[in-house]
Amino acid sequence: MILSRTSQYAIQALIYIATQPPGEPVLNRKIAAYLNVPSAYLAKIMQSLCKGNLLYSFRGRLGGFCLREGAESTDLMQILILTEGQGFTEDCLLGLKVCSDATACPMHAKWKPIKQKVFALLTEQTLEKLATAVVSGKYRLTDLPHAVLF
Amino acid sequence: MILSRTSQYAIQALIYIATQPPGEPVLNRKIAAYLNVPSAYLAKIMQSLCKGNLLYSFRGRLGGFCLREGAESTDLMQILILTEGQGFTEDCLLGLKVCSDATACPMHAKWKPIKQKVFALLTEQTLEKLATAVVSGKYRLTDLPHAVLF
DNA sequence: GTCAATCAGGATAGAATTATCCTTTTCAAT
DNA sequence: ATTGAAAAGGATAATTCTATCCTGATTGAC
Repeated sequence: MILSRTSQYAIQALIYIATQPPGEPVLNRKIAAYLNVPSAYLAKIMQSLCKGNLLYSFRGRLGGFCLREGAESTDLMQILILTEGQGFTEDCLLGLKVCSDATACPMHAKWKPIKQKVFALLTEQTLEKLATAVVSGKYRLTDLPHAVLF
Repeated sequence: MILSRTSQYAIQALIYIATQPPGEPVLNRKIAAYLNVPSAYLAKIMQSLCKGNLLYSFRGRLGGFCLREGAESTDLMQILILTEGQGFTEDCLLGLKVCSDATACPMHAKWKPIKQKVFALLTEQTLEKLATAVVSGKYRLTDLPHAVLF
């Protein structure tokens, strides 16, 4: 309803990495398998997250991806600016190219406060918080529970 | 950010019709010109709105589209169910196929109340209300103001 | 009945998004 | 050095969404 698949994959992957021991590179193929998303496609997304300075990547043996220092405090809004592009915050619900307080669509006045709440939530939720929620076991990142490892 | 172009066109067109004198069929080509959207594409959307029982269509000379009786009280949610398909209300923010109170993504708990606010707004806004807002001159349906007719 | 204007609907095209494939580069272990 | 495993990145394919085109059916005016 709101986010592109690309954004969803990006967020899922980042949260997953945030749940893993920091400093140990996580393989793209592991992430894709865990999240059950196409790994070649995810690889492209990972690249752009590297370019967006959220991740480090390491090639070769012992390669993989790690969060950059401080990236645990990245909020969803920052991620979405990378994946959806700048200015996704300015979209008019009804699709007008310009829709501001000065010249507005008929939904503008009532939509604006709700949109602000949405953005506030996206800004408040960080990878750290979300990863903690997942690690606690109360929430999950994937559709199916994973096999327990012995 | 939220709605497909198809949904935006549909809502715009319906509001526009609701601003016109009832009973007088409105031409697809007039609507498209007014809204500045592709008329052949809009025609397809109009067809589906007819099938969804929101509009009557009339062929031939004096043809066009009219709101069905009572359709002024249609709310945006009803329109979106036609254009986005049933079940667009159930989408998980992070893209999980199932995400409910029982088994939830880490955004679920905080997202749910906001989503409910969004839906409440969409349900509260009817074509009638939106058309009135446009007719008042305070809000507009299109990017550019239209030439005043003498 | 003829004509012009309109919607209905099928076929097709274009664009954007999502997904796959393959080659190159990098790196650590040996 | 060689090898194997990994990301980088370019090319391409598949799918979905948006848009266009064309033919046929319907209707009112004449």
